[in-house]
Amino acid sequence: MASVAPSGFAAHTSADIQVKLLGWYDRHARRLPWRAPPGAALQDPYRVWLSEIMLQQTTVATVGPYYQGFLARWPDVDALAAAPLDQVLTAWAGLGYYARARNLHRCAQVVSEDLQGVFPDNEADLLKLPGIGAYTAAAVAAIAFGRRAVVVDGNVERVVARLFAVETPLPAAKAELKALTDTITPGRRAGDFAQAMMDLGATVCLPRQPKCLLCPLETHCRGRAAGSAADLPRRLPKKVKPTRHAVAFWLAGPEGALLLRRRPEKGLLGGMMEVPSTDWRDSRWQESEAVKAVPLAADWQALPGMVRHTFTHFHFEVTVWAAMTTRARLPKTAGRWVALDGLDGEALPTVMRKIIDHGLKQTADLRPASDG
DNA sequence: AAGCCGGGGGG
DNA sequence: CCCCCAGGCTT
Repeated sequence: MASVAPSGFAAHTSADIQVKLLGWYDRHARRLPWRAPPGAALQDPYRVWLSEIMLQQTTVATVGPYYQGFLARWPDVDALAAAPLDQVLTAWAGLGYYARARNLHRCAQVVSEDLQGVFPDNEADLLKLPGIGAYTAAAVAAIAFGRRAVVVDGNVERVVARLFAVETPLPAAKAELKALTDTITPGRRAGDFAQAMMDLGATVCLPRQPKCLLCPLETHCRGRAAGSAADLPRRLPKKVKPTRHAVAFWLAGPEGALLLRRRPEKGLLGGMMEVPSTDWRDSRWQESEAVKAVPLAADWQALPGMVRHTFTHFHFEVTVWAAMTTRARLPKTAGRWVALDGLDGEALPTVMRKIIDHGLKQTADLRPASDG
């Protein structure tokens, strides 16, 4: 007698899920820049790895231009390993989670220098590399090397939580969801299966309004049967984000150049460039306090308005002060001058671009039709 | 196990 | 506007 596994599906049901999902993938797979055409040979591991690092916590639409830019500039792992870190950070600017870019560069150097430019072809060895965790190791092993690996990202967690009607809230449910994904992962075409699950999550099994009528797995979905699909996966209540405050100093120097400085290597926006500012703290800054933090004595003016930006775990409110100076010489620690038309060549995260844009707009308003 | 890390898109 | 999404590293 065949017995049904205590959790998961009977073997014949898993086989049917694989057939239906892979059939759906053959018809509906998204054509993405880093993806080999259906039926083609396996994709270049460098391209799979690069795309998977970029896709961590980041949508396909956002990644697209960054991936194309990296690939054009650094076509293989040796080229990327040879690049200066600052150029990698500059190319990464705007994509967020900047530790990914530092780990990407370190990983390229390990592969290029210690592994003769050849990526490990198995999950366990991939897992040892910087920036490669459980998800990415499994994804690269399956997609680039055709290995059977259990690939679980946020999309897969959602699909599986619904398919099996898992009521355990995330993140506690992670181990259970991975074990359930294992029960439906095929021995062959594991890479296609993983990409099919992620495509399904991105285009059909949507977070808020799943398109169950278009889903190839609808007849197998316990969440659909129970009417709870749209409410899964359950999550623990989110924490409230505090607000931090700072005053940023927008200093125009000789020939209109802007004063920028580099942030410390570790921590928030590590290694990226910034507009000099006070500390970022929980309470607002009084003028009398902020003035002690200016990078240079000058006629500082508080600009109208404010820049708001939200990070992963806090809101950020920045008041911008502007001044001009004719002194080109700066204290060593103050930073360096950057021409306005050279800003694209700097490793500037989005919040700093917002601050610079605010300064440009408000100072132009203060001095209309004049060179100041 | 929990906290630290950006940014974009949709309702 | 607020709400939601989503891996790896560190402690």
